[in-house]
Amino acid sequence: MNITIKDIAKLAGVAKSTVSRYLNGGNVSETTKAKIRKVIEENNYEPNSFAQSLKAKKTNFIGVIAPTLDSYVTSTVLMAIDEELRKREYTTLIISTSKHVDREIESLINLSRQKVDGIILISTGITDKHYQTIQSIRIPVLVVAQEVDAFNCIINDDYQAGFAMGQYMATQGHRSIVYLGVTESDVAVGQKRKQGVLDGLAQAGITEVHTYISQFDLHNASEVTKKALETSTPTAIICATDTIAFGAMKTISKLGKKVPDDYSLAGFGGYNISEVIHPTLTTIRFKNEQTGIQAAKTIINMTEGEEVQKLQVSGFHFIEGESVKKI
Amino acid sequence: MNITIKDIAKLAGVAKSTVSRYLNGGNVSETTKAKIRKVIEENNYEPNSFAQSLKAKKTNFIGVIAPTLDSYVTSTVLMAIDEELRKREYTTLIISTSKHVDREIESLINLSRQKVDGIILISTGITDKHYQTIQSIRIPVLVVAQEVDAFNCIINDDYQAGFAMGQYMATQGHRSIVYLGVTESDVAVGQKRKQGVLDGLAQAGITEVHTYISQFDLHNASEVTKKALETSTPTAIICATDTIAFGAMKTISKLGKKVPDDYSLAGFGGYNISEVIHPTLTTIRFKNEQTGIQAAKTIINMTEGEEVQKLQVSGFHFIEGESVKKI
DNA sequence: TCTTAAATTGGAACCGGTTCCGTAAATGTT
DNA sequence: AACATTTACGGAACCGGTTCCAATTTAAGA
Repeated sequence: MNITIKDIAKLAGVAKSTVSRYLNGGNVSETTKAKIRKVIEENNYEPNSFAQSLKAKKTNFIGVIAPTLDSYVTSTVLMAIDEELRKREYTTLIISTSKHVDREIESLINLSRQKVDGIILISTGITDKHYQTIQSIRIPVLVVAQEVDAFNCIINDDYQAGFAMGQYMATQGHRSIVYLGVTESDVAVGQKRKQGVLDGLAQAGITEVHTYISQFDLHNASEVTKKALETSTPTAIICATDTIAFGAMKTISKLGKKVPDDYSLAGFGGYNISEVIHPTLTTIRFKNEQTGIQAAKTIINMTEGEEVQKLQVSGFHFIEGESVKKI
Repeated sequence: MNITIKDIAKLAGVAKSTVSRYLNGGNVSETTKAKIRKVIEENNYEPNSFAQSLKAKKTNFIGVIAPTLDSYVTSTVLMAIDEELRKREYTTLIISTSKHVDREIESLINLSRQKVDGIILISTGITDKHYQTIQSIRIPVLVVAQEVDAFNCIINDDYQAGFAMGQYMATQGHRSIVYLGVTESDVAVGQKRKQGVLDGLAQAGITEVHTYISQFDLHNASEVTKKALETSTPTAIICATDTIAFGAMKTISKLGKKVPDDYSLAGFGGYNISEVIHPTLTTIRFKNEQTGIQAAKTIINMTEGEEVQKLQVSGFHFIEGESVKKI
């Protein structure tokens, strides 16, 4: 079958403990080193990391649970996490749940069996079940993108970002606004971001905002926009994500209207595609790379039993495009 | 420390072999089953899967090496792979190489140490080094997106897709064409797709095509387009990917020109954003989901020692947008 | 009721590494 | 040259499971 340390030892004429010592930099004489090296190379020997982890009590695996892979935000964060973990000699185990909440639970348990050293959970909402599972697996878990009292979290500053956007719209002279949000079960985006927008607008005296709920995908956003524009007559539409804004844009152009002449439009996300579409989208870009790097550093600290800040907040940039008209 | 099967056995007053049998559905009496179940639940016991794999010789892990996570194509394929593997009780281990070729080699070796049952390599080019490494690790490897004689592969029908696009442009009356391609080290996209386009055009008698090389990112594509339009005066631009097409579009609009009035434009990819931009992009969408599902099925068959088709080809759809004018 | 087969269980070996411990050899110290 | 240190290396135990085997119990059949 596969070649093991025992085989190497036999072929090199030494004990397997000596081979192990050779591999891990213990005391081995130059002559035996040479012998062992030769045999290992000739046989393409690679130590079985399961056997290693079994004894080591440390796998150097970090599990990352993500709701989906095909979103700009998630993949950016994921890449940053992976990059940073690799630097520190950890292996990233990425699990996608395809937005099935029960798979998050399942994945937490699975990862705990793999004995990962820690888990980063990129979340869209923490339920009681999450809470219980995380408690029971006794592995450090870091929650990203949602704030939960009980756990360590890294979040975007959704409230402030929303506030900035609300304020901006107000200073541009808009008074009649539609907000296309998402489900409130997503506390960060569905509640905080929205509340920020509303408060930003309220500060400028704008309290009548019509809000609608959309899914995260383009298609549904497009439909919701259609319904929204049947019942409301805004001068500006603020969308909870860029994708929703794209959906809105699609509907607007289907109706024969124009952005920003007929409707001003803004989103959140800052996908690089936003600068290609015409007009370029006014949006807010969160510092996703920073979030990823921070998440990696934090989970490592947690596995090492160090104290970490309970709540870390990532910043954002305001990106002024051409999709909002001053009136 | 962590709770083990030995602890459970002791607490339940049985031998650990009995607990193991309980867990794996062997012969255990109802009364002892009850005892064991109780202890396991009380202690949140989860078997250590390293120890399991150590004996089992089978980890039910499939490694997937991807060049990046933030591309539409990759993430779509990845999600499909993950979905299909999960159905068959495998765990997907995703490694991103951030386009560093040497990390592909490194990851192959790493995954072989993790004793994954098989590896899916989403490739942008296979070098001698790849070849040697894959040979040496003695684990089934399936190459996706590039064709290599020595290994099993699943590829897009890049040549035919290119051909279809070339033909289409010709039937739309275009005679002066610019092709924005990518490096030839990417055989599939850089060579096959391009050759398809050229042949498709050639069949209609169009042989004078100016080609340029771009990177895969928007920014560079935009710059290359600028240079291209300084030296060529095409009526149509065919781009090797949608992202490159977006870059071209950006430059075109910066020059004060319009698509498709001044330049017709087409790409390959079929990202769902393509239908939002205005005008909608004429493009070709490969069946990425099918590729992913097929990849998952194939790698499992390979790990089970079954014969698989050496080369599998995924199809595509032609998507006619508004970005090409008939002249 | 006695025999035979089936079900249940514990003990030990094994998977492929790491590490502790003790011995032997090499080196250093007076 | 005698003794104290290092250095090199083999043997055995251990990590946490699974599985084979033999022993014991229980159930079934005659």
